[in-house]
Amino acid sequence: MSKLTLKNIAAHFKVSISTVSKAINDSHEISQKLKAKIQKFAQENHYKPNKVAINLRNRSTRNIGVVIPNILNYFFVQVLYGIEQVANNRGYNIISCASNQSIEKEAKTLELLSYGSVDGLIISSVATESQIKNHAEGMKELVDSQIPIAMFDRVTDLIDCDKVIVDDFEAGYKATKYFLDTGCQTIAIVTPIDHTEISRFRTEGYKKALKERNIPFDEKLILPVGIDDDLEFLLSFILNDNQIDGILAFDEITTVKVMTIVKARGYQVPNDISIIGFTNGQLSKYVTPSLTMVSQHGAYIGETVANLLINRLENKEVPEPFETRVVKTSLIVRDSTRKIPMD
Amino acid sequence: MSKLTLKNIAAHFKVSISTVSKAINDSHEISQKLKAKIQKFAQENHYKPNKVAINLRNRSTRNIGVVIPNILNYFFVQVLYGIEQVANNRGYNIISCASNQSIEKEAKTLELLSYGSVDGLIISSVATESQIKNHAEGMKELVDSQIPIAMFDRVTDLIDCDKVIVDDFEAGYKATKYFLDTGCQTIAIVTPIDHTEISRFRTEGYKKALKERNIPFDEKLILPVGIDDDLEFLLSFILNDNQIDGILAFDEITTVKVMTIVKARGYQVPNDISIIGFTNGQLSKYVTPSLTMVSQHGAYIGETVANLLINRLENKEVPEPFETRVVKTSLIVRDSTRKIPMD
DNA sequence: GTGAAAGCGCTAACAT
DNA sequence: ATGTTAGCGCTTTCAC
Repeated sequence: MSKLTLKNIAAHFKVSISTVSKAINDSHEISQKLKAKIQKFAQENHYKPNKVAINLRNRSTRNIGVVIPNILNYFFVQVLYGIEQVANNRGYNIISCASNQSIEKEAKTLELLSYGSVDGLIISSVATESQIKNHAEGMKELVDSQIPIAMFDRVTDLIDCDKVIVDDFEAGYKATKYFLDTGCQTIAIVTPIDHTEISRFRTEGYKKALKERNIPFDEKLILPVGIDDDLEFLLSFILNDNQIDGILAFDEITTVKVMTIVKARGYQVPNDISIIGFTNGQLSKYVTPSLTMVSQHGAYIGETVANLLINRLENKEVPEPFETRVVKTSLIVRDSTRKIPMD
Repeated sequence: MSKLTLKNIAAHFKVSISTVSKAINDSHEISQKLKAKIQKFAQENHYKPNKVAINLRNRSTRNIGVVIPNILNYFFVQVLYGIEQVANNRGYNIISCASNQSIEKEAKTLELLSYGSVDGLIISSVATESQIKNHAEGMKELVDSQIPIAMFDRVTDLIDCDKVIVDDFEAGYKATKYFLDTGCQTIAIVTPIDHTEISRFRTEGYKKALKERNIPFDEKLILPVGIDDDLEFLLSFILNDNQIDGILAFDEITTVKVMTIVKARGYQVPNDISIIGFTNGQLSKYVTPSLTMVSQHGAYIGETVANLLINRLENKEVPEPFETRVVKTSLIVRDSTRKIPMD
């Protein structure tokens, strides 16, 4: 027995296909009696409309593709969640693909999705600043081929589209200022996303805060870590060579790992070394001491970017100018930083 | 300008649609010259074959739907990764949906995917033992409507399909035995997945190990925790009321949280209280002390279940009997448990 | 070497 | 109240 289609049902009742279609869609054109019979039959035999056929006919899938660099990062999971909320509310479904930090995978995924599987795309690119130029060429093809795109977080000037970004400059500034205000002087940065704009903006904010206090910027305090690097090993150099009293880490897992390593080496957190991390996720609250984190409001970002994209999808005829929304971060203060001195 | 189709191209060159189709697919039927012209034009104008149309024609999407309970759980991410590897190798794409612990969401997702978006489904159900019966009815409709299903980890007898499961009974037994062998006597269980078969099997294994040493099972040592519960609060009761010297936790995040809480209350890990957790993820190795974990070999499970499903998809005519594969766990011993005494 | 026609499953404008 | 037809974009068999 093959899959049940309108054609089968029509044959079974010896009526036309369009009659069956109308009956199943409860059209007033069809007599109550026939409708009842057909609907009952359809139900009992688990008739499912073929979405592929419907999509073809409508020239729309009501699917939105979401491409993120890393599913293991809580920030992206939060954004995904926000996107999904809005999309589902507005009648769209999400096809999400993690590129697992691979730019080839990302390119392949985008190409694949662009072949008509989705009405629009939401992208946070894995590309580093040096890769982005080539990579953006490929993305532009998407734009050329009429598929609306919105980007968030990891965006690029090279693509003209709606964007939602985090105020990473300010985030880096605020975090650093908090270190300084609580008496830290020598602040290291641990970045698992070196060579991205995000990482650079945060570092620029950090520099600004240092400058305000006339603390010279020291390149050696910036520690880029690769995905397979031995963090403990790398960190030990910085810890040995400098009188570090603050560490700013650019994602949650890295922050937890850094704190663990620091404690294992006998430092007191926050008194010897204070720690601030990015992404206020599941763990920050639970480890000891609980971690002071920068919240990027992932869910809100997801909601915003989904709304921007869907608005555009639904107003294809009257294209609005592209928008870039900037979302401010919040510093969630916990116990991995010292208290602000009262005066 | 609308989207470029074979029709447009045909009009542009004043040839038939089928000629263009053949030219683009590099058929030998078409003259080199015309092929070259058409291919060049298609390339330059970013022609993309409409996948929806192709899917309709082929009555196949080469998509596999994957439905998992929780994207924040590293085990499922690993499985997803394994599925993706195999699927991509064998020419399939993955549409993954997290049900975020909601049974309604899971049901909705399954229904949605069953409308022709995928050729087959891989499911790990969020349903608890009491929910599964009703829920399985819905899933059976999928089976009835000809869409092949494979399940992993959270499976049910009520559905007849290929399955890959973890030997959770043995895992619970081995972990408990390890506690006992290292001198622990009063072992608590913290389960965020209470009322699932998985949780029950692990607990049965735990009971068997206790029984072998003539230690009576004490219901009060089993702590189910809900997603929004205050773990610290709940754990404090068990810790106060009993002389716990071992805790077995059923997912990685919970394990990390438990250790943090235990340490914060002044216990030494592993000497006062030993800890073993399930899912050997990103964190276990990095926290202090590093955690002894049960590895479920998620990627392998993913590969296996993907192969089972794809085999079935590609042998629709000669259906094999359904298979259930059982995957053994490994205990990854680290520093949250005491050493096995030499004798 | 090129084209016409049918069909995948569905809907909707237009008959009857 | 029911049926006919055309068409969404594509492939493929069968003519020419």
